[in-house]
Amino acid sequence: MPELPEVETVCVGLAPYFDGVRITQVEQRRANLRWPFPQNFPARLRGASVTRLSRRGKYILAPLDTGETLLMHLGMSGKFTVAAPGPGASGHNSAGTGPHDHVVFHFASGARVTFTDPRRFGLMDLFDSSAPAGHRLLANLGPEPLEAGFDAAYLAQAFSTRKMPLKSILLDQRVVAGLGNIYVCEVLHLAQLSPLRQAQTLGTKRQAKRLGRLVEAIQTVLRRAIAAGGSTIRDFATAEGGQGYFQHNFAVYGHGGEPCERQGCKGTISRIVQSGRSTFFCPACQT
DNA sequence: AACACCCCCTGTCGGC
DNA sequence: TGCCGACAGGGGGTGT
Repeated sequence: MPELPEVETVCVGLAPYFDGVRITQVEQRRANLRWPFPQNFPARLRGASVTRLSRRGKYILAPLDTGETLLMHLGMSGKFTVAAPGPGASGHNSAGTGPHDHVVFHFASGARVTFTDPRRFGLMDLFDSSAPAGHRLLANLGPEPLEAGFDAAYLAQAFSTRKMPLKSILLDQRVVAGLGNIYVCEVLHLAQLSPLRQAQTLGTKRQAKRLGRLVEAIQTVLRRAIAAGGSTIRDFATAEGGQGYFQHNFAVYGHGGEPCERQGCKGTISRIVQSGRSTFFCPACQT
């Protein structure tokens, strides 16, 4: 499920358990997730401390004091669960024993963090922190949508020659990092733009206003979702990491056949398929 | 360069 | 109840 807001929530939730705490042991239960784990994965983590957990697009980065950085991606179904030490559950619960619990990090604090991923589209890798280009999977990522530099002028340039539909181009992580299927649908609805519209039809000076609206919609949708995720963080140690992702209120995603909730709009939400993935939108108010 | 497909894998849900 | 296909939030790789 994880798109930028969920990954951000997970990252913020995990930081207290990772940052500055020594990793005492890593259990790696299988040889691969999406790709093979790096050679000697547990040994390269054992004894290391994470400097500061961070996020880039949908990736979680854990720079270590060994000179390497741990790169993690949740794929479609990846989750982290924390078993914190304490009077109650310390070391005596069932965390880390499920069939899809692939990695368990043990910390000097006594906390354990388990990575669970039934579909195994997630990944973990290690790379040299001093490598100029970083990891190859990070090298071509587009700008962070909530940081400076992501604006109408940038999108105008990125869209100018592209015939792809808006839905597809916004899913392209090289154009902007972190949007996924759900939030692109939500963004386009808020911006009143059709997912079918060709990107280049917005990539002109004349369309600057629409592009501004799109940038604003992206930032609004992401900020709202992060705020909603943040409210579940206090349960992070006891609940499934990211439990409640689907409790967000989506205006269009998963609402095919229902009336459009935009004030004054009498349209009905449609579900179509674009590049093999569901798109939900209102044909009446999104043009 | 810019697409359209295909694949990876498991779980869940709706229809018959 | 059981079976089967469709579908699920990601993204890399290949072929046109």
